[in-house]
Amino acid sequence: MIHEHALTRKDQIYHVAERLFSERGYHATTMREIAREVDIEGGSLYSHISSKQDLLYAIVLRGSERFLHAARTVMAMNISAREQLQELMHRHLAIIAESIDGAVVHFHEWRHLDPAKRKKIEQHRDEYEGYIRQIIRRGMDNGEFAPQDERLVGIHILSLLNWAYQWYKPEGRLSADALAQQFYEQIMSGLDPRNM
Amino acid sequence: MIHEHALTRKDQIYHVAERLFSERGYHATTMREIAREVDIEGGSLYSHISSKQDLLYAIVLRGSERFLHAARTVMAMNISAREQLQELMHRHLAIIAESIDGAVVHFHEWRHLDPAKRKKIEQHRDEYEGYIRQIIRRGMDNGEFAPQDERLVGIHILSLLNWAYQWYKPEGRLSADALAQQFYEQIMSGLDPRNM
DNA sequence: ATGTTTTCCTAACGAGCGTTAGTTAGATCT
DNA sequence: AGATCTAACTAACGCTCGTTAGGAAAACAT
Repeated sequence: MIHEHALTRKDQIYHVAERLFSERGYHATTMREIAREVDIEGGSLYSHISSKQDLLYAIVLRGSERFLHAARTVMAMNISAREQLQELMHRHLAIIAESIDGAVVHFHEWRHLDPAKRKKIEQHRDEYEGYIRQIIRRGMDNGEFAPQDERLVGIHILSLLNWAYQWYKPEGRLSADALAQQFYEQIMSGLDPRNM
Repeated sequence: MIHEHALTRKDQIYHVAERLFSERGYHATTMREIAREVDIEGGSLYSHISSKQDLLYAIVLRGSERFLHAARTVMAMNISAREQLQELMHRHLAIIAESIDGAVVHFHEWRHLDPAKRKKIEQHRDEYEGYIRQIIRRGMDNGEFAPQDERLVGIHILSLLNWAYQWYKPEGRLSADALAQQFYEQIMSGLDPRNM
């Protein structure tokens, strides 16, 4: 039984693994390093987890579940395409900002999953990208967005959102919300001074 | 002496390493795997190279040199800020498209460099980003671009360009040049239908 | 043809890897 | 109290890693 203090050993382990995988990468992190930061011996990890690979999978999976949950929530909202886009951009960056280590592992280390697990993650990513394209398509169809190559606009927005894990620092000048708003406005208005 | 066939052993090795580092990542690639694809034994690699780490460094460094060379060339051109931006976007994506494996290693695996080498690469990256910001600033100052947060616009453009290594396939629908042009136009005009 | 240099091989080094087996100390349950 | 369960430890397994030493063979130079 767990009482006062919040985290189980298992949670501690996942937490430390997330940080180390993020800092050094999956293959450069050893089980003994993870163990040392939880203050137990390497072998003792296996009383709580089943393998290093499952550790990675759990972390990457949690990421895609968060993104998918956000997207499904936004898709269910009865609002304009512009508002959906804005809402999704905010939530996307919020997820990254809330757990920057998780985001790094999610975007950077999924390549090192076994084929089956990797495929699952790729499906999640495809589903997510599909939602973004739906929003763009609807907005173009009803005149909220200028007609353009829908696929490329989708890639454009995803590039903007996903790349954030490479540079975003929670202690930085901008909150995730302010950043999302700025990006949204840039996406909408562009650089041309005539669009003001 | 090398005669008819183009590549030295050394070049072959760098070439194979680039592909394997790109596909599997630095730490998941073994020297023996590289050797097998060049059809020699693992230890024989060391007649041509000095270490695995130097192999990585050479590949990552070649990337940043290409980007820097492109940027310096563009900065030396006597053209408008808009044309500079357009030019640089084209060249940036051309570099990625011309060697997608090199780009993947450059953007993905530089984290696994020893601190000193890593620092060098980070300096190159910072210099490159500085050039982009210079272009944006000049364009905003002389009215070619709408005044906005210059730093965020820089990140926006770099996100767009850099993320390409994650998805761009040379055999795909779009040439790197066509892609660059589309991205440039999206950056300039935005999604708002009033900007047409 | 002889000497020299380059390229490659075999074998092995020491280290570290993920993981498992067997066991023990302590907490929990009855 | 005794029985059960859990979390940890120690030790080791089998394997692979990057790298090196020493020598053979091939290519080249004179």
